[in-house]
Amino acid sequence: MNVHSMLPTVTPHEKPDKREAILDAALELFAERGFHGTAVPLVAERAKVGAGTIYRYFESKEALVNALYQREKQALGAAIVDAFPFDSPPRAQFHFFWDRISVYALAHPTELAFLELHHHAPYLDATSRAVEEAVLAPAFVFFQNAIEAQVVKPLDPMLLGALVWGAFTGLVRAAREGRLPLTPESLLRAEECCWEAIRR
Amino acid sequence: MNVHSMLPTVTPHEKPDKREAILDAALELFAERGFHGTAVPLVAERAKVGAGTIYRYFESKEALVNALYQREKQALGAAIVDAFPFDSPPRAQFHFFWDRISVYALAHPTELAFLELHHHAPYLDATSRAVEEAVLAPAFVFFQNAIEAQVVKPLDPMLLGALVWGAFTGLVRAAREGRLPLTPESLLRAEECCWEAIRR
DNA sequence: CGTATCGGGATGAACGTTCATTCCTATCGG
DNA sequence: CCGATAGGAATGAACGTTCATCCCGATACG
Repeated sequence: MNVHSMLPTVTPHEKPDKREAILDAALELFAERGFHGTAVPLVAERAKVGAGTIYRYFESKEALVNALYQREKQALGAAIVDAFPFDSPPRAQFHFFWDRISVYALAHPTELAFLELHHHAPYLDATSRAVEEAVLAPAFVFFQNAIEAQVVKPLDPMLLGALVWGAFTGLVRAAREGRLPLTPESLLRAEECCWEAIRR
Repeated sequence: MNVHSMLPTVTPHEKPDKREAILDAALELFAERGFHGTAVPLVAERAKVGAGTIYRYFESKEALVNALYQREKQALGAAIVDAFPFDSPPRAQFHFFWDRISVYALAHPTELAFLELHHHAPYLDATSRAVEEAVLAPAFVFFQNAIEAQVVKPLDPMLLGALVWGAFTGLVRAAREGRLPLTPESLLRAEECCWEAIRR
């Protein structure tokens, strides 16, 4: 065996994975019409693959939505945590967090809509739940620290998290419904509101 | 025609309306499994009526979910607006509002879950959207007044509304997932947070 | 170097199931 | 008795899933 025989041959261009194409198609459709409202052959059509091809990559429709949920939740988590300023004071950390989810919301509205719509759905499996928990954990730690530093109200971190995330989500939803524009300015104003909601 | 002929006859006790039974059954199932995830015969079984009976009261599954949405949205709106202290200062009005939705959330968790899950769904018709708008309007007026009275930040009333409603919704959702208890105390703390978020 | 053979990914028509809806029969109050 | 109402088996469409077949690049062979 020489080195060349072990490397894949050139594979000139065909590698943009069908698996990814299926996930991308499923993302749009599930975000728009929900899990039960989306027919598998429709996903295949949008992904430009045969209906049967989906079952070469995913065991079932449920396995597909779980794989997608995990991909998107992890991407969101990574977008938030990457380069997190662990040593900055809480207010700066909060700004960092808010800025990151704002950028994410503006760049990936469909992904956010999908995650929101499928949050805690009964067809999500244990792995999806575990990913959910793992992404949630850093926020919990942040609130804990901020409370100990006495800059944030001494309330259940879960309550604080639910308020802030709920408020952000409400904003994004209203924007999606065309009730208000989602601009960097309005997001900054909303950040001030949320900080004043939780600060001591 | 005399007066008696115009009044309904005695109807001794059997009036627990099948229509209501169907709506009640649909409420639980739609809240739990969503619109597309709920089979009509299952609704019939839960309501203890024949499958065909549903179609004596509702033109279609879509008509059923719309009738239910309108019933629940209007009940929520009525619960909030009834006896609203129009002449009180904004802070008292906000407290009244928060108290009412808190009581509603504690007494009608399934109804709230249904409304949240079906919010802005594509199968909701023009009437449902109109009801949605009508229930939203008073909140809009409240924020407008509170801004003019200079006790609330001069931001888009829609943004303020989205933040507060989103925060409340986040709380209720977290409670439903068992992440935190939904007690009168925690709801009061959350109210303070939300007021500080929007107050000038 | 050209041709035959191979193998695994991709396919979409077809399958059995389940769905929303219909319709005919049974029931019941008047 | 009769008209209206309720019931649930029947129905056709649409669903998720399967599988016999196709396709195409790689390899073996003459």
